[in-house]
Amino acid sequence: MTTSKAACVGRPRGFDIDLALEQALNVFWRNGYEGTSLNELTEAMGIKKPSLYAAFGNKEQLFLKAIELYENRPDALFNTAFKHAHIADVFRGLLFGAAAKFTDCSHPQGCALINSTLSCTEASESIKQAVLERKASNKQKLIARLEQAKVQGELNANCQPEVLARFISILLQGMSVQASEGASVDELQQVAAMAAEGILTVCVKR
Amino acid sequence: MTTSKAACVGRPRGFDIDLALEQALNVFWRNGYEGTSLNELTEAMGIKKPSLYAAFGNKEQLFLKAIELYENRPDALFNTAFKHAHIADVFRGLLFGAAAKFTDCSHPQGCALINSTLSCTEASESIKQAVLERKASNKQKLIARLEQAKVQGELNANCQPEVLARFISILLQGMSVQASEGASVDELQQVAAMAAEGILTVCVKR
DNA sequence: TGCGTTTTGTACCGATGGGTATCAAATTAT
DNA sequence: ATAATTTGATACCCATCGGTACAAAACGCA
Repeated sequence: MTTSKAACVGRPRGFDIDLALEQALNVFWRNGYEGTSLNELTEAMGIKKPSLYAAFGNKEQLFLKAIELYENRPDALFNTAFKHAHIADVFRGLLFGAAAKFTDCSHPQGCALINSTLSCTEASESIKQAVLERKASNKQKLIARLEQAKVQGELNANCQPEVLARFISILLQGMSVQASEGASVDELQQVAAMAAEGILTVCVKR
Repeated sequence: MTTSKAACVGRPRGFDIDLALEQALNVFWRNGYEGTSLNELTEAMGIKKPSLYAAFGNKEQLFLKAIELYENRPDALFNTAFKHAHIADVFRGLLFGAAAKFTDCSHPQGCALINSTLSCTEASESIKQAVLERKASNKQKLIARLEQAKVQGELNANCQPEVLARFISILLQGMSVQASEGASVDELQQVAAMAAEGILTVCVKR
């Protein structure tokens, strides 16, 4: 009912629903939630409005499903960076991974999650809240990873995981904005290197 | 003709044009350029649409004038931070100044310049470019100040002013986004302190 | 008192926004 | 073959968008 269950009776759907969702993600990624119109969506997805509404509900639900698709990708930044054993590699994975992914020209620039919230006015408050919750969840995972590293003695005693996680979140947000404004890989890599050096110098035992 | 020259003949204007511009700035600051409608503007400014168009031209020119007002304020972040003699104080002025100003509850949260670009789609490309030019100009000033500090021997020899300026710009952008999403002064101050410590440790001779 | 000039309020314009009613086309089940 | 069911395309709904035409109102000047 709510998901993309196949219906075995009646006229078969004339388009690939997963592919259409991916196209929708790309448009939202590029223009944000409010900056994307239904006409842009239907054109990119190759379907007409009634088909979109029948398959995804409405613009809001379509966006939430697109974000879910984005976040559950196996190569998502947080999914890959957390696999490293040493916290230093987690830092580098996040910062250099962001520099690389945010400027990957095979899809829109920057982070879809970060960019889409920025163009939300009061009119789409529920969308903003939903995305903020996802971002908060990601930050919580980062805090947990940092606390684990502290218990294992990889971080200095005076290092506060919450503050460090906030610092990194701010860096990633800034990098995402820069990328969507046209920054190059090299430019972001240089910043990532400087940030990594600073973090490792100040927070990590050696 | 183009500016707010007083006309001595005819019906006098029934509102304060500078005050109205300031109200417009506040609305753009809170909602971004595209997120702000003419109805919101006229309501906040206390005037009707024809008065707005007669006094400011159109929405685009009104926005540009509001941004100009914002940037020329004597207490603007870059204007105040650059007055310090030592580069370490410039860093602290920028970072802690951002933490304070971006969360000052006497006006909308975050940086008006940064926030307003984020909600620009292709429809308002000219606005986006105009704001990006201003941001680039600010970054250039920062680079110049860093190069001066390097000449004066305040910065390490291996420190690249361009990269450092980009790093700081990214931090400020991230802090602005966080502030407009509800971060507190304390949270931003903690991040500012950590960033300042990192920068001073890595880049500044002592 | 008129006259030219400028501002103001009302009421409107075409374009676009998200969303839907309707019915024909396409498929499975009986 | 035909009924049931689902998708598809066209054409439309109302609200809002940025922007404006028009005439009444308010002033300086004569």
